Amino acid sequence: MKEMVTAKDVAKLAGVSQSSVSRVYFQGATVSEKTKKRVLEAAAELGYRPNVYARSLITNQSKIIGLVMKGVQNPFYAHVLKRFSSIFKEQGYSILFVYTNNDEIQDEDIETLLTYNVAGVIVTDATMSQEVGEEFKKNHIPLVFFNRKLRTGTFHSVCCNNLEAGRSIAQFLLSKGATDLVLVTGDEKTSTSIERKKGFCEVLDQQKVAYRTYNSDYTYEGGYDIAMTVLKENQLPSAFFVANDIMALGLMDGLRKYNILIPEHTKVVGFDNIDLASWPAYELTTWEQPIEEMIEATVTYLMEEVTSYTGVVRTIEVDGKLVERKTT
Amino acid sequence: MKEMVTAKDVAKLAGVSQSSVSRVYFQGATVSEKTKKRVLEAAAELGYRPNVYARSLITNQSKIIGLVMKGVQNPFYAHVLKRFSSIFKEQGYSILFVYTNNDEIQDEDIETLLTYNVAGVIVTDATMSQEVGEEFKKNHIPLVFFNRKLRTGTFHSVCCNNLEAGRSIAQFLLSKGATDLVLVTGDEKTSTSIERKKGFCEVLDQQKVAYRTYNSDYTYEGGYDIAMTVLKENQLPSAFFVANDIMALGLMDGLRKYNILIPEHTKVVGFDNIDLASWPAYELTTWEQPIEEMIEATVTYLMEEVTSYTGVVRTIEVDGKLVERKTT
DNA sequence: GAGAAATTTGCATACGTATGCAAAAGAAGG
DNA sequence: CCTTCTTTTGCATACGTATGCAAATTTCTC
Repeated sequence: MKEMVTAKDVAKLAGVSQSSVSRVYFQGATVSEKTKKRVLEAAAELGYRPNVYARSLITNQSKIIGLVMKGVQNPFYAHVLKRFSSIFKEQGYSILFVYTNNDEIQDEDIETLLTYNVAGVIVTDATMSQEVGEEFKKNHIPLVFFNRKLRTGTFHSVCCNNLEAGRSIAQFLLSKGATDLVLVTGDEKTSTSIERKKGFCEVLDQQKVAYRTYNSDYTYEGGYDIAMTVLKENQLPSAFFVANDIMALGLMDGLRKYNILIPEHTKVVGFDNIDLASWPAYELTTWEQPIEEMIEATVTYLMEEVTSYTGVVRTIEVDGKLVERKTT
Repeated sequence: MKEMVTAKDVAKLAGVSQSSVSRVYFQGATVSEKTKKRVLEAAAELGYRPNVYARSLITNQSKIIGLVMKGVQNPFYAHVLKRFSSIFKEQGYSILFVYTNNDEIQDEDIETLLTYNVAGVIVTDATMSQEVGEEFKKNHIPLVFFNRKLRTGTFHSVCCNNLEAGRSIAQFLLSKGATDLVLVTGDEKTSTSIERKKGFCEVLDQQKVAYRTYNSDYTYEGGYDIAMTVLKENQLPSAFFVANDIMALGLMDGLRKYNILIPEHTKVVGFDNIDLASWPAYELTTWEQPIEEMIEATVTYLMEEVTSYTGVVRTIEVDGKLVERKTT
């Protein structure tokens, strides 16, 4: 069947010991130039490739980063996936992609990650029970929540300053003369929605401006449905703040179906600044998450912890900015 | 550091041999109910998890499927990724996600796949040199091209009947009265674009209808640019056939910028039927790829070959259908 | 060129699991 | 209860690599 070329075979051909072959391929080991050359030649001739499984068995380490993601269909996360894949590839790591369709990561998925003894884990749009998270700590596997924060603050997290963003957006809409607002959250349980809401409501409460809240699911259809609900209640607000762009687009399309003009009749602000938001059909005013910065911060932290684990945890919040287009 | 619980530990606690523990976790092995129960209890108590690396080292197999993808940002592929992830998870396989930004898979990526000794590989929107492909054959690793076909036909491939689709679309546009057409291909080198073009042109040539061809890159921006190019040439055709939806949307937005009405002034047909195509802002007439069928065919073949490798290769083409909306 | 120091190498073993084989235990039959 | 057949178990070994240690080789110093 599969003829496996081992280090021993290479050693024989090169006239050295198996250890020497191993040392050629093991970063940090010491070999003379001469044997290195001989080994590489022999390896090339035989088509040798070190066996990661044997290696991992010994070192108890892997060159795999686990990436847990739910909303792959959201362009925001698709972009994130692409970037992480590129960057980790450069660093010599592969991506174990774990799709989860629940908000909370399933035990099954955790099992997978632990089984493969991943070097590190990035969780994007999902959460995790404290208990399960401990499993990673116990195994010294660094974990980053990207664009999510756990209430407990016991895990590293990189996101944009959602609280401040919520405030800014509220202030912005008020400055545009909004007097009656609607907030559409993505999933009331996610930290991002909670904080955006908190900042947003804080300002409105302070200014004694009326607002209503609707909860949805971060999808286009969800946004569309909210539009229907709001219209049914016959109370078009002067502005909407929608917790992500995809929902905002759905909402806009829902409103437009009933010939509501944006921004004339009501205004809409989204969140993420996905490519779609800038398309002429929408020209959505939205909050731009400093995505590259967030990615960089994530990679930096993860690589540091992979190299030498400390378990020290921080919450990194980077500032975003409002991108004003034609829906406000 | 990491306290690793091994089968030996479990064996000791359960009062059996390590072999018995192994047999409990190895599918197909034979153990009595009594010892199985004892082992599982002991394992639960210690938090035992079989070591995949040791296992793979022995069996020379892995439970990993390599998924090579380029256009993650295209909703079509994002959906494909999601589906494959779900399905393979059910089957007990994990996904090694390999992002490639070149049309042809890089050696580096192949190395990764071979290194992890993946059970199977799915390549979506990329191609591969014959030579590199041989590497997989040599190692008995089944490989499927999803939505792509290699010229040589030496690999398994699942795609929709692009030739027939091209013909149908041409006929459809002619039936709508088109007399001067523009075809926008995605990447002239990809099999999908080639076949769609072939079918399309075949019909037009036969009917002696004029058409022009432009080549782009399967992106929104690419489609937009083509619109600009066409407009600059001052020859608006009576209809466009664009090789995928994302480009079609870009093209539409480009045309609309110059106040061209669709379908009044010109018509547009896309390809893929991504969710976006049905949004009110576009209502794009497009060709629906039978994506679920394609996915199922891919999984079925791959699993069969994973179970018992034959190396037999086929090209599976499933029929799609035109979804008529408001751009024609 | 001899001796010391530094570098490189090979040997032997360990990592945690799967599996062929033989021994042990259990089941069946009289 | 004994014999025969079947099932289950344990023993021992192999998978391919990394690594501590000692031996071998090279480099350096005077």
